[in-house]
Amino acid sequence: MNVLFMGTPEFALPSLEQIWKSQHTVVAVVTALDKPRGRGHRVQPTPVAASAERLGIPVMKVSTLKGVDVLAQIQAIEFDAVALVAFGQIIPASLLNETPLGCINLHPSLLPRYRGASPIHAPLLAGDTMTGVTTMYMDEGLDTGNLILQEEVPIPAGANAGDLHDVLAERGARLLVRTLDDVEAGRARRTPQDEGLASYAPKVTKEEIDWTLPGQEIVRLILGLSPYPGVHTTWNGRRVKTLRARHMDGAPGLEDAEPGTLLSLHEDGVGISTGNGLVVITELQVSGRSVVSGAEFIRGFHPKVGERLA
RNA sequence: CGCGGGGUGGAGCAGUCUGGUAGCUCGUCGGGCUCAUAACCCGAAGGUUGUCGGUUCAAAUCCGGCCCCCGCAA
Repeated sequence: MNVLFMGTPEFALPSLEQIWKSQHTVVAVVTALDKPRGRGHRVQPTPVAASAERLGIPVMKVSTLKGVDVLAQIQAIEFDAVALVAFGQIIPASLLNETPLGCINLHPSLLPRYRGASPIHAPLLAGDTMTGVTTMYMDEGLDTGNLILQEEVPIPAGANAGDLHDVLAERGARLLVRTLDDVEAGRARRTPQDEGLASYAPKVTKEEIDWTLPGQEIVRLILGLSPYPGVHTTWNGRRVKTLRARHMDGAPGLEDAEPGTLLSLHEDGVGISTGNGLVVITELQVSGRSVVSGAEFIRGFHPKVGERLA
């Protein structure tokens, strides 16, 4: 069937490409306006716009869907359904109601858990071991529509938000194509969400590490917010982004060490004392340099036991 | 013109301010030690120091152009 695709960031790319490769036809793509972004504030197309242009799909760039003219343009296109992935815009009721087979959204969580802005980060911050992807018919609420398909995805040990983002984008893309198949065939379910189980994942922000917190918590923070929006600390006056870490219960000298002290060098990284336990940083990036493994950091930057992080 | 850091043998870094025979921790290859090892010891290979040009007796190092990468910010 003819699908109108809406999306903006990289998360939407696998979905766009999978639908494009499927039996369905992507008749047009709606995405955000080119904006000054990135280093130097140069104007750049969104990832979805760039990909659509590569695939030869007509692209409509909009700042909002509210305008009458924009809606008119969209409605001039012939499509049976809307597939929306990470679009970041409110969909007007008229579009919801007038799309023949409905507006379908892919959301990377096990709805009704983690509605909202940060469904990928939330389970990592919470220390969950399972998450998933969900497709639903959009309604006028925020991720409140009737569920169509849902698939659980176990969170691999040590995965950070970047890893999970990529996995969910791929798994979600496949689920979305299956959903479109079902919708076209008229066999898609409409399962209302259980409001009693609903929770929201608010937008996440960059954090500085508080080393007096328990190690487990610090590890969850690091994995949950890396690589974006990022978790930072300071070492030798240099800003350091911590990308991966693991926790250890006990270590020699841990009791008398001030939180934030570099206590030990390991094969895979540097051990830092915390308010409770040891955190081994296994992947990091000194500002301005490239991402390095813990082992590379030790070899190249020569950290010394006893140094302090703040 | 948003601010800033960086491009040095396969990896990660030092050396640049104060020009003068390319260094460190690893990796790789060969040899030795060991019951054994990712441990230890000895040795070797591997670099037009991103690129183009300038200054100089001499440039990784000083000056200018270009390409690429990254942190912040958006």
